Amino acid sequence: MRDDTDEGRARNPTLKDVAQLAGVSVSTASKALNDRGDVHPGTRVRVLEAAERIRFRPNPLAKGLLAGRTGTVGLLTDDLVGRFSIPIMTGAEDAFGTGKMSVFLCDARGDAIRMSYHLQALLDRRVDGLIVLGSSTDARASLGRDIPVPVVYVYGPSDDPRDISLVPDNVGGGVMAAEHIIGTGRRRIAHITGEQSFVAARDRAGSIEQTVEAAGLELVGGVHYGHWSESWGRTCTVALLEQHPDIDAIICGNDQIARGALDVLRERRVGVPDDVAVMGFDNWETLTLESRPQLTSVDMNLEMLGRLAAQRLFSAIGGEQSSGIETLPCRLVARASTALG
Amino acid sequence: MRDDTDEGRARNPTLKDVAQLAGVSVSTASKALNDRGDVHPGTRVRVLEAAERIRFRPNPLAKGLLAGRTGTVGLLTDDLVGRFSIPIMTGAEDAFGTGKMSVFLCDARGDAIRMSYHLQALLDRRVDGLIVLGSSTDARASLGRDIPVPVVYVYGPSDDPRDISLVPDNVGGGVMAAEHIIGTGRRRIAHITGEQSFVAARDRAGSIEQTVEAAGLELVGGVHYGHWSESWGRTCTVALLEQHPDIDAIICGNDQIARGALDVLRERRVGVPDDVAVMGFDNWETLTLESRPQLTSVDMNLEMLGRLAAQRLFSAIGGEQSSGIETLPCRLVARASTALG
DNA sequence: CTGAAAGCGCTAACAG
DNA sequence: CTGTTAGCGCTTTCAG
Repeated sequence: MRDDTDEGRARNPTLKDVAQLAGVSVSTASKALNDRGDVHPGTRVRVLEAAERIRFRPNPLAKGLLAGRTGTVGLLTDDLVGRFSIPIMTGAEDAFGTGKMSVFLCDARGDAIRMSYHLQALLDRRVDGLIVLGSSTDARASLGRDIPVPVVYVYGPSDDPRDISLVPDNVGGGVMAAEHIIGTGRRRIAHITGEQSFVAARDRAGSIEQTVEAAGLELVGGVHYGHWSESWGRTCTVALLEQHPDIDAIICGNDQIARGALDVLRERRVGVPDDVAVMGFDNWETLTLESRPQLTSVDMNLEMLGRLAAQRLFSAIGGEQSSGIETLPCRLVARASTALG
Repeated sequence: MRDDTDEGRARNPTLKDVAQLAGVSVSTASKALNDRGDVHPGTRVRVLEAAERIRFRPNPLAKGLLAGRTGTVGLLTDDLVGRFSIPIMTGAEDAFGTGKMSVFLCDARGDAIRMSYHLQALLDRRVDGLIVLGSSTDARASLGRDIPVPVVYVYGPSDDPRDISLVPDNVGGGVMAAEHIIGTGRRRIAHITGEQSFVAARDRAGSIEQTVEAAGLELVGGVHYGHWSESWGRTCTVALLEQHPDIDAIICGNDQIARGALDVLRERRVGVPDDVAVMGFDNWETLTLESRPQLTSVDMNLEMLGRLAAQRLFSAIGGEQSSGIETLPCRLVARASTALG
């Protein structure tokens, strides 16, 4: 019933088939298809045509077996559900070029056992390299020195400085945020953020505080650590309004907190941005674009981080040596919530 | 500098190495490691120990080359960023069992060209099967009949009934939602939902309307199609309150819309759930758990959908025949927003 | 310029 | 019970 000559199950065409059809040997066919060795132009065309005709596609397994390279990389994430892994993955896939390099996805969900299981499976499969995605910017345990392939750590850096790590510049992001707010003429600035145990929270808070002080101001009530949630944003804003009714800006550690702040302000009939400017962090558009008013936020450029990670990995696979933590700049996205009066 | 005998680069140990160390032939070693053929118990132990000692791990590429099975599957998604792909992926990964089957992840981003590119790359890599994730429950074009491996379509079904598709039961979900609301004694029920062009919107709306009518009631103002956004939820709720101040329940087509509705109700000092009950759809916990009050919602059990997809694919790879669209029940998660007075 | 032969790491007959 | 042989699909010497 098929167009095939024989059995019925459509076997994948092999190089042998191409060679036969072109009337040459397998090795010549191979050379022709790979532009290697000297092959008579006429022969080459015949081979190419034959390959085309039977839709020959080289078997990467055979190739990999021989070359030791598989054209695959492993992507180990600890938290697929979190909003940070996805854009990074997208960026990485992008940089590898559609279909050029295939990506094995593994989610360890914060479980060390599962992680090592996946790691083993990936190494078994002879991936050419690994990208490890952290779920927070806290440093994580290095996979160690005896992984036989290059590893690039993204978002959450490795605790071993000999590894290659790529992280967003939360410190710089904090500076941006503070400068932006100060630039709009605000003087009574508060900062509400998430758990103090997070490096990201401390990085942002620290640089915000410094920048504010450098401008001769002071963070109202110091840094308000708490949780990365809307409800903390609400609770803290309520308290803030009570104790410091004169605040004119709230910089939030993430967009959820900012959303909570906005809600409370609107309910209290405090004008945003006229009375109080509000900004978030992460630029999670589901939140920033749908809030009233739209929310100014700091974007960590995660896609670019992913792209860069892929590039670094690529170079490393190619033999280039490098190490250390590389930091990528954030980008401020200004919206109505911090507009000038 | 290494523990190795020779070169320096740690070559992956091969079966040959194991055989040598154990003082047997490669084939005997193979048999011993795979429990195949009769091998002298003593020999087997020697081989196993040797393998252990040099940390031998069979090369799946070689195995795959021989067996035609690679132990890999491809996951083709059209929208990684959307909230639906992730839980399904997680579920699928789960079902395959950590590390047993490896998953190639490809995001086509709704681009047909990119999709076929990825598809080709996956087939080249000789994946044993494919899972195709839709970004909406709208039917999508089948990949066709001449894909050489089994394909399972998830969330968005294939338009070819001969394919295997798995979708959430949005119709049933609508019934659940309506019955739940009616069960709390509500009589003036409205329904706000997303774009009418979405099958999901029509499925849910249709069954909600039917269920309401079966109870001798009527949807207030018919079905309010619009957008899947908070702002539409707000706009529509404002209008609804104006035209039908006597409504006592709003069933929303997704959680964002519901969130918008809640916000407007709170601002107007309309009590939820006392005056008006509100519920959402999707059970996106970032929204449902952080809203005031917490939001009742219909959960599509996406993780289970993913798990099931993996199982179906597994069976299909194993040779089991099946086809058609299989529908998975939703689950209602009741929270404060629809609690009884 | 072309092809025969060897081999990547592994499994599967088939003799011993 | 064990080893020899062949071969999966491909690349790569190395003679012709």
